[in-house]
Amino acid sequence: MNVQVFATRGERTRAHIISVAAGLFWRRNFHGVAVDEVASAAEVNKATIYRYFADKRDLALAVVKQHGIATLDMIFRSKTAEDTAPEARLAGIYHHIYSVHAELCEEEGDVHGCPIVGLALELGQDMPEVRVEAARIFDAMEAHMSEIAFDAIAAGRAEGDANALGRTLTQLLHGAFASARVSAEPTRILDAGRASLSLIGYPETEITG
Amino acid sequence: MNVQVFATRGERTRAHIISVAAGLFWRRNFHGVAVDEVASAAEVNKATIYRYFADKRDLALAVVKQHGIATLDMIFRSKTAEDTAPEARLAGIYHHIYSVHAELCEEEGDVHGCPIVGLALELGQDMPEVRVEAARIFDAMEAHMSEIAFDAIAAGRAEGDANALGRTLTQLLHGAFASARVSAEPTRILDAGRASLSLIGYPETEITG
Amino acid sequence: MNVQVFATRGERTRAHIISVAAGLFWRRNFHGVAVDEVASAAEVNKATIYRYFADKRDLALAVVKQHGIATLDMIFRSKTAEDTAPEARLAGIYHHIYSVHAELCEEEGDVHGCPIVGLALELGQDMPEVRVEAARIFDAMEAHMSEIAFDAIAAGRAEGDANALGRTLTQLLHGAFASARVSAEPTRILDAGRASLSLIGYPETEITG
Amino acid sequence: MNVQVFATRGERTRAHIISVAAGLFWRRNFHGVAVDEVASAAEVNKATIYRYFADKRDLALAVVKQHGIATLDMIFRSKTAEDTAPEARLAGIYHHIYSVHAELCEEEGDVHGCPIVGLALELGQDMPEVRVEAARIFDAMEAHMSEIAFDAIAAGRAEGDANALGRTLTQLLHGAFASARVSAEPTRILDAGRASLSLIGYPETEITG
DNA sequence: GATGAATGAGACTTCATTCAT
DNA sequence: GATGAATGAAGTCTCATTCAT
Repeated sequence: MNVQVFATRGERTRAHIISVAAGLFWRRNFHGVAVDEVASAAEVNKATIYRYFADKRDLALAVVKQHGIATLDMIFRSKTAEDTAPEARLAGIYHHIYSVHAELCEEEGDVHGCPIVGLALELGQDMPEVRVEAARIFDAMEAHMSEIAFDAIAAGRAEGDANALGRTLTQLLHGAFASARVSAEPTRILDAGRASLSLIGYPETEITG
Repeated sequence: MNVQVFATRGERTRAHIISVAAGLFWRRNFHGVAVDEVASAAEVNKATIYRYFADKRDLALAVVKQHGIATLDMIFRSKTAEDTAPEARLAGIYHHIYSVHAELCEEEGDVHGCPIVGLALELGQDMPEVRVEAARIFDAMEAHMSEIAFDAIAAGRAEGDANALGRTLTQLLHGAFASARVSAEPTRILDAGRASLSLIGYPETEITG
Repeated sequence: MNVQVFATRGERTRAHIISVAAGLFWRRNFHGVAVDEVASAAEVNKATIYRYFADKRDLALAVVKQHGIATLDMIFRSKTAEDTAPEARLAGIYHHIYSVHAELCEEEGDVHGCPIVGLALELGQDMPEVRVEAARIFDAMEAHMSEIAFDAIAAGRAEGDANALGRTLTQLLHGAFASARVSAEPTRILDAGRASLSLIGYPETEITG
Repeated sequence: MNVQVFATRGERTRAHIISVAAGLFWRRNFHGVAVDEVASAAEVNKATIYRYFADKRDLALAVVKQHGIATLDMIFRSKTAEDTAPEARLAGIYHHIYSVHAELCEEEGDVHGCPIVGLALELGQDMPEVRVEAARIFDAMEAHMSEIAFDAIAAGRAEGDANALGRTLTQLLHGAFASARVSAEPTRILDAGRASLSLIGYPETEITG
């Protein structure tokens, strides 16, 4: 399903570079990472990067494209398949996000927020493509959230428009990213998670692994 | 009240540079703006900027400090004095934010989001001071939002913890900024505004000037 | 004799600036000292410096002129009047120079060498005037040294041409400055002093206060 | 023997830059030469310089390191192998130094002195490494001079401590550099050479090619 | 006349990017 | 095809110096 098998060595190299760049851009922003660093972190020659990507910006776009979808899958698919209950899915999402951020915050002392939106905020003004790609991912998240909202409404826990509620849930999640990043407190993510659970009518559900 | 009169010429120059830089950083990001551009936009010599600020980054910090407070005041004080009703205050905030963004979006085709958080996200990793300053402003917003929440609870429209609700309202606002910026649709701000009004128990209130 | 009494306040200010600049240039080189620093060290406004000196370089020239002579006097006149014996005069010179350098080296960890020659080496290429002025001082030193050499020859301790010997003594002194500065060991000055005393036929004379 | 063959292109470029920079720094001082000038004189891009050297100062350090040794070799090794007589070696050294300075003085009207000490005096305060490196070279010169002194003593021409005499000879040489530079008269070097020959007991030896 | 404020020119340095081997 | 070397275009910053008050 979400597994890509790369036939050629070139494709593997390309994916590897994207993956390394994604990590670096996430941690230290697009402008904070030099192409040299990407090259040495990926253990390829700098010219190799330019063989696969026209630009540093083109690399960023590739990051947004490939890792955006991958991240989404990781977050949303993790619990979806098994748990059908909407509150469990929502709690799972927040649990996952919180875990990742809390761990990284312990290691590096910083909260990094949503990698895709981060890049989009930094590059969106110059690169409409990045912004559009990020918007696409944003919309996918909203769709997932709307499903959760729909199920919660169906379960009689919430009322109103599932799509509107889905959008609110999504915005709240992104607000949580911003809030956690600015305050350097990953627990802000949990706050948003709890508020989200309340919003879909499950105030009592806890966010735990 | 919120008016500062600068005695010396230096103070005026300094404030002017900050103001110009704030606008540029907001529109085109910290890294997208060269110090030369700030200088020529402010109609001062580049060296004058370095007379008042140690660094380009120090200038950004000054922007966050001075304009953070100023922006807060503009947004939150605007309706506070006259309207005591919480829903009016909240609607006023969103109306104001939406107006600014919609207008700028028409002019420039882009949504810029929260200027302070934008800078904090871009510089926070390197400059803890910027992050801390932004967090302070974030907290101030939360305090305002919590007051609104408190009044709504007191009015019997909402229930629960005013502080938690205030945090949620704040996060939702910042999620709205991110959402609007990524999608380039200022109306996302209105969506968050409507959701916020619902959260404090005034779903029927409209956001209008 | 060597005392200048300044009638006007302007002359005092000018002399004060020169004096402060001399100390700074000596310690940290011409290019290592900004005009701002001279101003604040002299406790005058920077524009005041430009009232008295056309240039930073003009200031350096003034330093060479005024302090060159003053330093010479300090070094050579100190023991001349009283002690007529040439070895005592030579020992006195070296004692004085060594004391100053040893003390400053203890305080600041660096040996500064001859202030005049230092400026001349740094500026001579661009500013013939500085070089010429320094050469004049150099010659004055040589004249003093030649007198010492002459007396030593007259006393039957040395032989040969007094002027040639005077030149050698002078060069040795300046070699001592270079040597001490590069090695950061003020005692190199004493080495040169002992060699000089040997050269004029007084190897047994010690350099003490 | 003293020839270095550089395997890689990078090593050649690096050595070339150092060589060009050495000449420029010697002629016009560290602060008198812009990195742009080094780049254009070396016919490389400025960024290439920064590929090999962290700093302009780091370049100066490299100059001191590489050219210090090279210069020493040129000066001291030139006559050592063939002529065993100490006075011939000393005369050879002075002849060589004088020739270089006299020629350059004719061409450019200035005497440049010792390139290593020049840099050390200009940078020593800020860069202990440069000073230390220069001191090392100074010591190497002293060692050579001490050998000459030792041989002269062994030949019965001079007496006393060979090391002390070596130090005096070295200081005299550096005094000659200073003297020649300040007076812009290369013949001052010859004066020191003659005095040095006297000091080791060969007053009749002439300094000629 | 003295001072804080402002300037212009140029310094150093760092990128992203391309060229030869 | 991959790699070390080289480049050009900015970018940030620091001077010495001059202008208004």
